[in-house]
Amino acid sequence: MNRLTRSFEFQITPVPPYNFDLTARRPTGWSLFTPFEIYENDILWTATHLDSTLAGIKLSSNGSVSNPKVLVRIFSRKEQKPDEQENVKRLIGKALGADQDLSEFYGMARKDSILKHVIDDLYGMHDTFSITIFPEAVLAILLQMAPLKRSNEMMACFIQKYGEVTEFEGKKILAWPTPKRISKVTDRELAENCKVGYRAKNIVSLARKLAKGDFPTSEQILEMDPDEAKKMLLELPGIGDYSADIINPHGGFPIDVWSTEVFAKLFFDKKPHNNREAVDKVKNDGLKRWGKWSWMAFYYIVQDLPNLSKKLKKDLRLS
DNA sequence: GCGTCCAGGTCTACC
DNA sequence: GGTAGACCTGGACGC
Repeated sequence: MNRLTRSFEFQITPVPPYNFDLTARRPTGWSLFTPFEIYENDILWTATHLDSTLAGIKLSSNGSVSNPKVLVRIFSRKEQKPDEQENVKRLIGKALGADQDLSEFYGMARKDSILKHVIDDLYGMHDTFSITIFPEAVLAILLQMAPLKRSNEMMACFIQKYGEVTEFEGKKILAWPTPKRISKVTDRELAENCKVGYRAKNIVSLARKLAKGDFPTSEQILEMDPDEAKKMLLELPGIGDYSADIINPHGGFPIDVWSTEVFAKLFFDKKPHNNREAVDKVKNDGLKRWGKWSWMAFYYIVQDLPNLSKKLKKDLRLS
């Protein structure tokens, strides 16, 4: 148990429009930092590692979509020095997509027959940024060759067995384990404990590679040329084209057999004969249609599927 | 109750 | 360079 008794507070002023609820919580329920975070009374309590510090985070909106302000309180074991506090402020702002300007994306989306619907529903939803690669990469590996329910069970077990419990303001939040922690686990132990099967080998290899500390951080990957960044991510164990597109801070178009069916219905108005065989075609058509905005298009559509189904009178659920 | 199939991919041996 | 087949596990399905 990590009791986080020290804290400091600051405010972030995101680029409007900015909808805090849609950005931090997402309609699909994708978590911001950990699936064990708590949302009560318009406040999000969560936890993550910020550089080497395990932090509890309390977030709430202190403004509106057109005049956004986000109130942030950071909890830690030790008092944070001024330079450390500045770094934390920068990282939280980045994680919340505070500096992202949606105007160019919205300009393109308004002329697109599919996106014009979703930007109204999700007006002000910014894309979030993963400060650390490890959780996203493990999630991508756990999504491979498994129904979503089983992926979620494997992920929950992984965090419960190996993650860190934080306690602050009476809340107990489980944070993802670090690569260093998992680098000391054996393939067999992980496979047996969390029933992750063959994925255990890739997860432990990934942790050992990241624990060395010489792999670029998310921020450094973002500074790279997008093609170079993807090439770098493909060097990680168990990370192929689909998984790299999930992790890539430049944003990819992570089409799998599930999303292939959804996007085929949107593009061609029909379900593919074989989802797996249609992946490449659907992916290429999406990239051609949306170019550098492919990830944002994917993100907005996936977050708005129930509304989009009604508006376009198409069943976009997987059958 | 039991056997078979396959799921929100990736890797590798083989041609 | 392209591709078939293996890979953990557990739920769905047919018998």
